[in-house]
Amino acid sequence: MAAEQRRLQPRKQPRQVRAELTRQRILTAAARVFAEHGYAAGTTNRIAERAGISIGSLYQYYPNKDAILAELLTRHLEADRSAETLRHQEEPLEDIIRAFVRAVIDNHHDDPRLLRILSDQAPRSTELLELMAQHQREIHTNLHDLLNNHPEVHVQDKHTATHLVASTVEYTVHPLIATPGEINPTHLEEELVTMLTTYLRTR
Amino acid sequence: MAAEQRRLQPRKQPRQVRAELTRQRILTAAARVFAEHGYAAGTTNRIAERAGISIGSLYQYYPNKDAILAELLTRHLEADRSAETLRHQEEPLEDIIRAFVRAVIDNHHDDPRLLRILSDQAPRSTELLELMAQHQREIHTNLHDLLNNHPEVHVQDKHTATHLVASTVEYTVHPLIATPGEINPTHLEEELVTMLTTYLRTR
DNA sequence: CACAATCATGAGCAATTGCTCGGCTTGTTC
DNA sequence: GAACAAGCCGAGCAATTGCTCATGATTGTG
Repeated sequence: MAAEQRRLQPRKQPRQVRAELTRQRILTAAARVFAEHGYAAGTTNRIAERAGISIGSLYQYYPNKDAILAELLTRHLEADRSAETLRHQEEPLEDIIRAFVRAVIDNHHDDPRLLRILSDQAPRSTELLELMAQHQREIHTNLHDLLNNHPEVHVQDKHTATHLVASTVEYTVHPLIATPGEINPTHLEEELVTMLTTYLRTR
Repeated sequence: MAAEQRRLQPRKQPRQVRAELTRQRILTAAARVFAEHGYAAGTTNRIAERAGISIGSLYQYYPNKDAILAELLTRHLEADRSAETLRHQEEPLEDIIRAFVRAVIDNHHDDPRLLRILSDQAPRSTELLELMAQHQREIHTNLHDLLNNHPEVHVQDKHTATHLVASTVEYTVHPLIATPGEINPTHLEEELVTMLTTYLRTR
């Protein structure tokens, strides 16, 4: 149904510069508010207030609260180039892993709190789940291919290894970057690369 | 202040068997409801309904919603004995790591969804944060001691390694167990132990 | 069996939330 | 500069939520 498909889509296309600017202000305000208060406590009124616009204007561009989160998530997933880094199977294993780790770190560096909210507190709508599942599937597929084809890789259980490597990078980067000052991102990258590369080489 | 200290504590001590039973029903119902709907959407009325009691009865035992979550978290942390396993520094490294990994897996096996809610969506109250911080500090201290003293350990950056190992176990176990059927817990344990042990031995 | 302590009930209050709608302001077009 | 469109406003509605409190039912005790 058309109504169903448009549940998360923008209400109207901006035609003036002013409007595009307002859209952007809503998005950045939402990102901050969600990061600070979480999804449930990040009220639409607060987002509007933070964006310096009225609540009415907000609903001119987003049909509901979920739609704002959906656009935030979409943009984030689109900006993530980590899956591509896994395709260069002719390079040394360490370089590939490093590129992968670095891509994930970079991608989460803007606002790790927001990212955790996106993945943990996002409403369980079919659309959002499918979007995230597809993204994860791409990473898993590429990683699995890499493990199967790269000459340096010798782990036995490729299936478990794929899951382990993927979630190790994904889930250790979040909390470690989230605690500021505690952990140096460069050190983290170094140790992660060492750990994963060594692991994948073991017979 | 007494009022402040009692914010999360049970409203009254049960004196009859019936009451203790009601308390238990509330807790298990809350665990399920929170796991299903998340913290914010896990309403107290829903919890009461699921427990098969009235909303009034619920508030006889818990002064507010946070208190229920607090007790759930406390029980979970108290059941977690993973920190102790890190103390046996005279045993082979692999055995120690395996015991640690297994303890975490066991502890999260009941309901991994709930655990993520506890750690991610818990209200940012000072009490709860302090409780979790203390638990994490204990693990980090023990792990750091192990890395410093165990003869098999040769990683350079002990600080980063401590954080990396701790959060690798903590955060990869959650999502991997949460996807039922996808990953075999025994395989996960095997690969995790291999990866971490090999990593810690590298010069 | 009386009578008090304990336990259970659930209608409904106060506060909060997502969101609408009618009217206003700013920009565009001819 | 008139007439229309695009964008903006914010009071307030409907729904939901955490939680209270006056009342009634159960249980233990002498």
